[in-house]
Amino acid sequence: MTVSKTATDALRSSRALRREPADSAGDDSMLQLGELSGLLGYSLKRAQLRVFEDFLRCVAPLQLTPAQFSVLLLLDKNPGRNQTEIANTLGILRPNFVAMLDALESRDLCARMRSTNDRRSHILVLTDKGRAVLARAKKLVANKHEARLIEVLGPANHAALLEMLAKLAQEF
Amino acid sequence: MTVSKTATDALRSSRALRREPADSAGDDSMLQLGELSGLLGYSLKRAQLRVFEDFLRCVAPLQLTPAQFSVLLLLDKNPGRNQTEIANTLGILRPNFVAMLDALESRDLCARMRSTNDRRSHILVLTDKGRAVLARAKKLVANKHEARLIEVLGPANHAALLEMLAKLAQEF
DNA sequence: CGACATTTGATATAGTCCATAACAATTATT
DNA sequence: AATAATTGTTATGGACTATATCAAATGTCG
Repeated sequence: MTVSKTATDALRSSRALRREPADSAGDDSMLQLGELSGLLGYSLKRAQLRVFEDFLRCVAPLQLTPAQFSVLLLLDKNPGRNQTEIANTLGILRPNFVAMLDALESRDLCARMRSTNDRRSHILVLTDKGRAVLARAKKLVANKHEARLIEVLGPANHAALLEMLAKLAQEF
Repeated sequence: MTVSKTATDALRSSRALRREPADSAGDDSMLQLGELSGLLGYSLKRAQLRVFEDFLRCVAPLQLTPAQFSVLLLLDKNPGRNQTEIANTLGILRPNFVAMLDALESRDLCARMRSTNDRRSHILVLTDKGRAVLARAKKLVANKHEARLIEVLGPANHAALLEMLAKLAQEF
């Protein structure tokens, strides 16, 4: 119940940002953003909130958050890994990853299997249902979410944006 | 005390992301990100965390978070506004803005003045100290933070990135 | 082998951020 | 004058993040 509420709650969220920031016009109600519009961090955060909001909307039928989707993606592409490895590559701390996995496992999207080699670790595997949900999620993300992004930005800009963000995430 | 700890704690944060994501190489330790690297939201979030981290580092001497800096900037550019107006343009909910203002006011960076017209609202004003701190913060942000971003991305890319993020934050 | 350190998953806990409901004081509406 | 709406505020809860600590299992090394 706590789990199923998560995606819905997040969807309902960040409505405060809807109150348009505004700039340029010296209106009575319009406030001047000033150098705030030139602050990359500010624009980054606002853009990220909007994009996550749209992601949640697009993938709402499957009740998946961006973080959960990234876990499923990673499990599919990297079979036979344990919790620490998956959590680390996603920048999730191990203690916090436990509850995330509990949620996914309780929905039968993945499972923990005790490793026979190292009986401390849990090998993470996608269930059949997990693979099915992931496949449907991929389609929703590609056809609705990313498609809209590409439409708004233009294909070339979208690619350039991705490249710059990757560079920021790495060489910074 | 809670206030002064905020910026420091945030600085010390997000060390988990330091464990390099990795892709391409089919190493033993390197996990495949797969379509995750093509997900704009994923790159956006990681980039935003890195940029905020750098912002905190650069402006650490002044103990200002990005949110606090944006408030000071807005107060300076928009005198005579009340809490609701400032909070709304920054996407902060009024209840949450109260504690933020308490922190800034307790450091004598701004002050609430009861409006004579509408005795419900508080007109927000920067104190002299607030203006001085803002001026120093602006220099740190421009010379250290943004300068580094421009260096990494290149001036043209930096401008293009800002434009695209603004478009995402608006037309989305 | 046996003492000691390390790793893995997990629990507990605390802090920050975000969101909603509700309230008193004040102002607007009718 | 009665009612509604707005402003700042408090209380509260949920989500996300970070640290310390633990037991079980494994690794190291004398």
